[in-house]
Amino acid sequence: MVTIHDVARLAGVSESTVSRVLNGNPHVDGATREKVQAAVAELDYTPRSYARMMKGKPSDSVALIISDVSNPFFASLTRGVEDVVQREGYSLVLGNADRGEAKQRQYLDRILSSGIRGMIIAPAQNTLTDLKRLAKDGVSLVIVDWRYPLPYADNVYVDSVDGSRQLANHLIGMGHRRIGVITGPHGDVTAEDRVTGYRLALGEADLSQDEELIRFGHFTTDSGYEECLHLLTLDPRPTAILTANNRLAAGAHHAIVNSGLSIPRDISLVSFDDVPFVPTLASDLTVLAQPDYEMGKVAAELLLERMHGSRPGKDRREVVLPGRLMPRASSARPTTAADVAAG
Amino acid sequence: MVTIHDVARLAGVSESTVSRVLNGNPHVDGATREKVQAAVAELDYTPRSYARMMKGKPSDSVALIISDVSNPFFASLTRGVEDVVQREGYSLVLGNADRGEAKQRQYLDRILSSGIRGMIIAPAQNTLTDLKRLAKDGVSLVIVDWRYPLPYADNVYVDSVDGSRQLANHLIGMGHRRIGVITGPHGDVTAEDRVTGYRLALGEADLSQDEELIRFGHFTTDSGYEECLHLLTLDPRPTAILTANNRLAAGAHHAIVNSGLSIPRDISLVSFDDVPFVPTLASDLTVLAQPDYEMGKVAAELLLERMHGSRPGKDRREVVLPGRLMPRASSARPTTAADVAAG
DNA sequence: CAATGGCATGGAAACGATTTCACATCCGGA
DNA sequence: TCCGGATGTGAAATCGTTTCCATGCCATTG
Repeated sequence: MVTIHDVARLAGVSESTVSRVLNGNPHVDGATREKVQAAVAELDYTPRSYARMMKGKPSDSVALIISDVSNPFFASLTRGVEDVVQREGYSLVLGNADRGEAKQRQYLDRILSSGIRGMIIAPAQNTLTDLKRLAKDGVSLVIVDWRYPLPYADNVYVDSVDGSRQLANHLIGMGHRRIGVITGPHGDVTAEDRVTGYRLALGEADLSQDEELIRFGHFTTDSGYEECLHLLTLDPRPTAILTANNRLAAGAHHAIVNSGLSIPRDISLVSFDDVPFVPTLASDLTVLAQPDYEMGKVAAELLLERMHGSRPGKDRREVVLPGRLMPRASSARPTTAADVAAG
Repeated sequence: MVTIHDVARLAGVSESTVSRVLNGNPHVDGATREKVQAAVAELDYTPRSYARMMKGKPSDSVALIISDVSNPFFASLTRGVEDVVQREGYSLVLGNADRGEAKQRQYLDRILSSGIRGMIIAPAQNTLTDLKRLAKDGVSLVIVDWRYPLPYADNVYVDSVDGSRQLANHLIGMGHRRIGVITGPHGDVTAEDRVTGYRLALGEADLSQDEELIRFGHFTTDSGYEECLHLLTLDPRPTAILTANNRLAAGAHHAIVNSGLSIPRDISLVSFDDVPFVPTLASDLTVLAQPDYEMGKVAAELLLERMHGSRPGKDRREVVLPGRLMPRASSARPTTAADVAAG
């Protein structure tokens, strides 16, 4: 491998001078500069970034830790991040933590040891101390996907309260009065927020709030299936179901179909996340689409701002992006007694 | 930041000894080892990986260069790669090169300067010399997505010839005799291979090969639209169209619908790639699905094998994965004169 | 008991770049 | 003419870690 030494020898100057040329130091004679540049080109020399880091130059990578790139939401977010950071000359280190704390900790350790100075993360639960540690070591942080009030970090997320309110309003507007909700675990900010929006919509429409219609589970397909089965046994059965993410929607869809019911004739189904986890659902499901690419883009911009120190560390930014309701075939007016009589 | 020096001081030993403990060198007394480990834990010390690289230790990152993560095919491939490399203790550096040579070269330069020893790449056109340069510098290479006969690199791809043969056979089996093809540019291996499979299927069925049914364009939605419009003007019009990738399919779909024709009644549409570029298409399009995750997994395994030197550099591996035909609603028996009379 | 060898450990060099410091030269102004 | 400052350059120190080499000790052996 060719080093700065080889370049210096070929150009007939010292290593210091080569370094100066490479770093745009003005105290170099024009002729010397050209000799050095010629030698660099000749030898196809690129400085090793890890050697520069030894002298305190910051890393040229930033990290992105998400739960799963193969989830189209995160794939698009990733692309948004990458477009911005690559434009500014950074490389992107990607980690899929699957919302697991242990796996996430592995990544964080590796980030620390690799000298990376900035990270965007969709964090797992209970990782406050891990994140604090990073922040203490001077790593710039932007948290995405959730509302996550960490004082050292910026935060970009979609308004879950407003989003589920939109979804619920959509159903209420169609005439639904008995709407089931399936969400994530108790204590999960997102899971709770999405219920809050639902309650808000119900309150605004002066509808009664029946607690048995609200099911807390886990953001998984299996959980969506089970909780939905439970909702379907209620009497009277809800005429619509709102799921708090795409996996829950996939499970719920499965449960509804398995129960011999038809969407949207017997029951309407709407969900957060515009994600084709079940291909058959993709084109039909009424969803609240999240601005995925945009979220990555904004997060990356905030991150670089922080890393370049153009904003005091205490100035915490919180960007709340709006979701967009995409009404599709899975939601319709509820079938009323009159309809049944007519049908 | 805490360094090995701090650990040494706290443990009351030399830096050499700390290093030995960290690297599992057996020539360390049990008691000393424990003292060191205690100090490491106490100070929460992690060695800087860039400092170790200075002494010739290999990088703990590998690179993955693809055209676009937000393409679900690549997203899933990425996940496959990441799962394998992370399990083996590596980090993944991701680059989206958009099939652009310039952007790709940027990434390759950065890889070189960062000391990364292994890369998986879905290369842009005309990048042979760039890749050779990497190989010359000792970077292990695995090429994915294409058949790409670079002597220094392993290669994992889906059998395009067989895949398009399957698609064409599917149509022929349904009774289609006049099948249009829209593919990528002349000279593109994949574009050509996908036509080859089509020709093969036609030949095997003793069908005449009409050259005007074969359209070379660019792997873009716009190109799919234009070329499809052209095919629709032919007389007699083809009863089915085979597109060589998902973007072409999206364009062709648009063209067909815009022309007032209906799928599959007036014309069947089948395509390579199981990718919902147009959501409405996702659940209906007959496709040849590529084993995306698997491809990433296999590529990563080959890469690590190479990097760990468990296989001589001259032993080039080529893995050809089979595609899977997914018959769906967009393909059907052609409407015959009899049908028209009946209808 | 002296020589030998293995073992635990520390000191110092080395990796490839940047940066500080020192030195020489040159210029303009007093 | 002499001095101060700017300018161009090289030598040397430095970053954090690994590794080679040297050293001292203890146990074994003849």
